[in-house]
Amino acid sequence: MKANYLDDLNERQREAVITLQGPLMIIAGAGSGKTKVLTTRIAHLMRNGVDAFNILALTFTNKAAKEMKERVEKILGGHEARNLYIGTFHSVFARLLRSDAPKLGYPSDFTIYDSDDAKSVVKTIVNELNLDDKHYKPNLVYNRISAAKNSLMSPEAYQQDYYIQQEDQRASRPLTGKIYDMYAKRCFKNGAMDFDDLLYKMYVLLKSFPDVLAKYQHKFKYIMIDEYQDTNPAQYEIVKLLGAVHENICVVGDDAQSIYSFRGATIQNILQFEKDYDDVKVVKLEQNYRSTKSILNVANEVIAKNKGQIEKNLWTDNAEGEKIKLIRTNTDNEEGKTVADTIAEQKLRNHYANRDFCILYRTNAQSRAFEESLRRLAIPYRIFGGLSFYQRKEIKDFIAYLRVIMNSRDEEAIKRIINYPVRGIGKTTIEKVSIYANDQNITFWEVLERAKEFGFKAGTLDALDGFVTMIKSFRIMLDKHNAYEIALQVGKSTNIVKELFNDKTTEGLARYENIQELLNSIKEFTETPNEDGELEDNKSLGIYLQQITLLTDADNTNDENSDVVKLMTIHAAKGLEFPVVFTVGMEESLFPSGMSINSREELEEERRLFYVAVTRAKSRLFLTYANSRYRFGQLQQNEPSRFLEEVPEQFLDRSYAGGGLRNSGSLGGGASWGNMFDKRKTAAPPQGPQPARTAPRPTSSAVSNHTPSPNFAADNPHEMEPGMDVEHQKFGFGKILSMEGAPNNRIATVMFPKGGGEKKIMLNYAKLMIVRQQ
DNA sequence: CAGTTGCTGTTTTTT
DNA sequence: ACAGCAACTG
Repeated sequence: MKANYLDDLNERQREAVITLQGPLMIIAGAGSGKTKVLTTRIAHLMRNGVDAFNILALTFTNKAAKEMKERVEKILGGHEARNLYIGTFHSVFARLLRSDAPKLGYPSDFTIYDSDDAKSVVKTIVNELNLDDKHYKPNLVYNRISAAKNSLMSPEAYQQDYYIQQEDQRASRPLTGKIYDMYAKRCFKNGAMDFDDLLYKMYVLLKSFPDVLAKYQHKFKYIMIDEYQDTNPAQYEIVKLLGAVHENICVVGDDAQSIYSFRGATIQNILQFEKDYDDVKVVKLEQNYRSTKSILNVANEVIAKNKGQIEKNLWTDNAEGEKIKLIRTNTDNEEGKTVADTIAEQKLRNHYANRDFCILYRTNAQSRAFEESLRRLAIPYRIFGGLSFYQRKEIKDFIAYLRVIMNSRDEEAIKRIINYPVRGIGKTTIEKVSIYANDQNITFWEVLERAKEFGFKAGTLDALDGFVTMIKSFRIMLDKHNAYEIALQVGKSTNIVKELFNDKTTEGLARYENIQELLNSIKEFTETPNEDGELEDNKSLGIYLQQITLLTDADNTNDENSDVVKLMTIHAAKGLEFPVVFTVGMEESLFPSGMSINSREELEEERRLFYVAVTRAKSRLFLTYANSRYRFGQLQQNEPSRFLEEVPEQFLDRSYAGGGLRNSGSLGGGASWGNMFDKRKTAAPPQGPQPARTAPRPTSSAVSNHTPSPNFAADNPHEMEPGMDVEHQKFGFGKILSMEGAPNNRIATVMFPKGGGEKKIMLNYAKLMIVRQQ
């Protein structure tokens, strides 16, 4: 261990680190060295004789957990650090629940449902209750259920709560409580917990089994919570229970950066912390090491507009820096172009690398314009967020097999794969199985196993039997084979891998590669010894499944060092920093979001979001907005964001590529804006006037619709051969590339240059006319 | 059954 | 615009 680790800290930081006993709240302003304090504090605890086994550190993201782990290891050496419990709330609780789940009636190999699985269960139930899913939108209903669990409200309590019932009544969804109840029972029956259950059931476990509670209270003598401002009531209560004996609870957070209330986080947890415990010590980290004075000034001015904050005064010794640059453009496309141009220019002028830039937006949909422009200038970029690897269909399908092997009660997983690849088990059959399962109160799987008793037709019965036999054959492997071996076998005997391999479309290729990547990652998992050095025992399929469900794309930090411009939502940027930040789309109804301008609380959260965006920047910050942009396919005119008006004039530089606060002239105020880029040579050929999206464009149907030749008449499928030029009524002219299928059901692969590329055409149905023989 | 067409609902998102 | 889906049809 480094001997002088305390010397690297400022006075406040040191005070936080050496306060080891009793409740401690660290208010850590943006860029004030929060992670450093947390990790050093852990090291200091151990230095002072605390056993690593007795320390629990909880974070929100895997990424934060990983970073913390690595940094502690750096101070202590990996040897001592490996017994620490550092992880996300969800992963730590999943791990604890694994051993005690049977106490609650769950298998210890319970499945973890991600939100897609959970919504799908909700949907099933809404259908079973014959409710209209226009009213009972699975998404909304699931959010209600999720919120209930995050406030530790049982289905019974939910249905009895007058206020809640009123709300559901008003939303004309009075049966939400009923759905919650059925949902909970269904998950239980399926042997599955959703993300919220990992918290909720943990709480129930601690509450119902005093011996379990005592065990963990004794074990976790020191507890640390990161991002405390984003905790929800469930997390709050669990922490309170776990820490009740020793009260060595250290929470770290910044109320100014609380941006997850839409997911049940309550800022009250941090605002109230002092009242929750006696003798709370509060340490404020107010020195910012990240940003220039200019940037910090803006951040402070903006956040000061919020009410009810913990008082603090963030300051820095850093240089004054440049003013914040405000850029107005006419359209969203032009915004993209201007930002890309500015990046190119800044790279030249200030010798930045690509990785020094980050483009932050409020919504994922905004990324498009920036992608296009960056690509045009050949600037490499990467978008963070969006669909995670594990949410891709082919990945979920494959994993569904593994889930079923592990837990046959997992109905959601069975339904995903029972007819994938196609094995002749259609919608009707699945519905019947569901009904039988509900009627007899047995699991979906049991109905499949005992299909004979339910009088399916012979063909269907064969198909069901085949499926059951196959799954069982995989299950036998569990004893002697690790996750990778089983996964390989699944890929082989289901033909999934082969099928995707033979699919030569672009999507097919991507899917094939994704499956390969999945298999590789499983292999990697089985080959990496875990922290305790165990290899065999811990490399089971069960462990693997629990891990990956809690993993997300945001955790893929492997190419963190690659030299690319980063694009992400402001939410995703929390905790990160970049030399140059563009906060784009600074417009009313976009940012602040139109959904969040109806209450003070919501607006304040948007403002905190803006604060987070501003404080990501180290040396240069650009704010951009467009007079008009396409949203939902509609051209929309937006006023500049009210947040721009909250930035005092003296901190702004409007000269940069134009910029004026108001939409003065309708078309950008003449020659003053955007011109500096037009005069410069860019890597791309000059675009000329931006191809206005307002200009009449050919409608999409006109592009893809081909007008058939007057003499069009379908030719006999049997006469078609590869190499022929053909005409299709809709796709236009094309060339037959190959031919497959049974003689009486021939399928041609045809390349239509103007009709969307390669298509598979079933000749019995779609009609082709031969234009020219080979 | 599978491919096509038409309709809907579109913040933020970790786990 | 666009994706994800339910209903339709060859």
